[in-house]
Amino acid sequence: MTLDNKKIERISKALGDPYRLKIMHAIMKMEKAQKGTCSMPCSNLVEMIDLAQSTVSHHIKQLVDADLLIAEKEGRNAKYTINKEVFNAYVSFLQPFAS
Amino acid sequence: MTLDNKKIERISKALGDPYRLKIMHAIMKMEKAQKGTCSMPCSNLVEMIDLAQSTVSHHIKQLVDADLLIAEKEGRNAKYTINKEVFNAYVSFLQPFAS
DNA sequence: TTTTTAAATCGAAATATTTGGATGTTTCGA
DNA sequence: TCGAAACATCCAAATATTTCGATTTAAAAA
Repeated sequence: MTLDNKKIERISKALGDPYRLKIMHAIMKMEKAQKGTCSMPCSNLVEMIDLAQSTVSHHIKQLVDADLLIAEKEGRNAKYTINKEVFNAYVSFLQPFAS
Repeated sequence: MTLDNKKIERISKALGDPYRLKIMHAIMKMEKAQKGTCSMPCSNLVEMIDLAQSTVSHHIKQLVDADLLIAEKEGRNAKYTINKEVFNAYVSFLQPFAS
């Protein structure tokens, strides 16, 4: 999987905010803890993050738009999982700069 | 080398702009072509990028502030080199999300 | 059915970033 | 020494992002 420039830009921008990094970390830790597929409802994140619900929703949207998170609906909850494939591709993009 | 959250944020933000990505790419290619230490004067970048000189300077400043580029003065030219160590640390930060 | 809950969307204000012109600083060359 | 060249810095305008309250949508619960 190769990411075009626009995608790289979006991903980088999405990771360039403290709240969005916090969200990603929370979901990642959750996934590591309970191995296998895992659900992270928005409400948990809102509780954790001390921003208005609409603001958290907006941040999540940017992470989803960047394909860093995969969103699914589960009843009236939202479920987010980390898109490892995209992270892998992003790391591959960065690799040439690191070596 | 470990990067704190603020640094991760800065780096991500610095990479979240098309012109700055272009600058990084140009310098990276330059370094790969002529192996060993290499110089990339600002004037080349200005020519390449079709933005005002002050704007290019501003973009470079952000890359330097994020420690993605190391700046040195060489006479009246500026010389920029990629900070591989920081890229490596950034990749290390991302790794847990990719696997 | 009506109410409640979870989350997305809208609209507007506050804040931050991007951009270029003008100017300043340093260095090289004439 | 003087002028030009290479960058950096300052300022203000244009643009984008962040934030929240209010509203909307959809699903579960009463």
